[in-house]
Amino acid sequence: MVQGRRYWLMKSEPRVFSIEDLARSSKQTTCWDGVRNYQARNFMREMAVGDQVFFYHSNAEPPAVVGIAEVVRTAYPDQTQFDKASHHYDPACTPSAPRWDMVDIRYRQTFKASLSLDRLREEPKLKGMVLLRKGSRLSVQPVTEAEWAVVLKLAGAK
DNA sequence: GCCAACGTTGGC
DNA sequence: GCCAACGTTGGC
Repeated sequence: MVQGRRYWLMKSEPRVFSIEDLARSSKQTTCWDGVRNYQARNFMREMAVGDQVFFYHSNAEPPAVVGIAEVVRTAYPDQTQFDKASHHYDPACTPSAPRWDMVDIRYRQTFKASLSLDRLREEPKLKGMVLLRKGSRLSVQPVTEAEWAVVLKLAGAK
């Protein structure tokens, strides 16, 4: 593990944007727009280039961690907050007073076998994961280094 | 499609 | 500053 690097998990509905979509994106990179939760936004503001991200498919069958991405650009204003045509438009925001940020992430790998939520729950070492906490809905969340290592091992990935 | 859990809004 | 009403998330 690289010193100082941090670990995260980001949720996406695969019918909206899947890890396959990320892998097919230009430069295999996307901006993570649409986050409208302060806690999730604040976590994105803590992200540094090189931080590693578990890509999670929510509202999926089954919901699962499906691969890894990497932060390639730190937080900057999410343009969709100013866009009246956008589903994520926020009338309280102006370019001089933005409220919502996004980061850019780049595709790294898709696990050969994705790790379902059920499978993760079976692992005692992952008991404390934010993802597994009752009622947890955070779409951007921290992962500890220990949790990262356990999940990687379960996925048979590096 | 249901609904529990959670966050936000706005009246008071 | 409380809290009811409402909206959203996301597993099931």
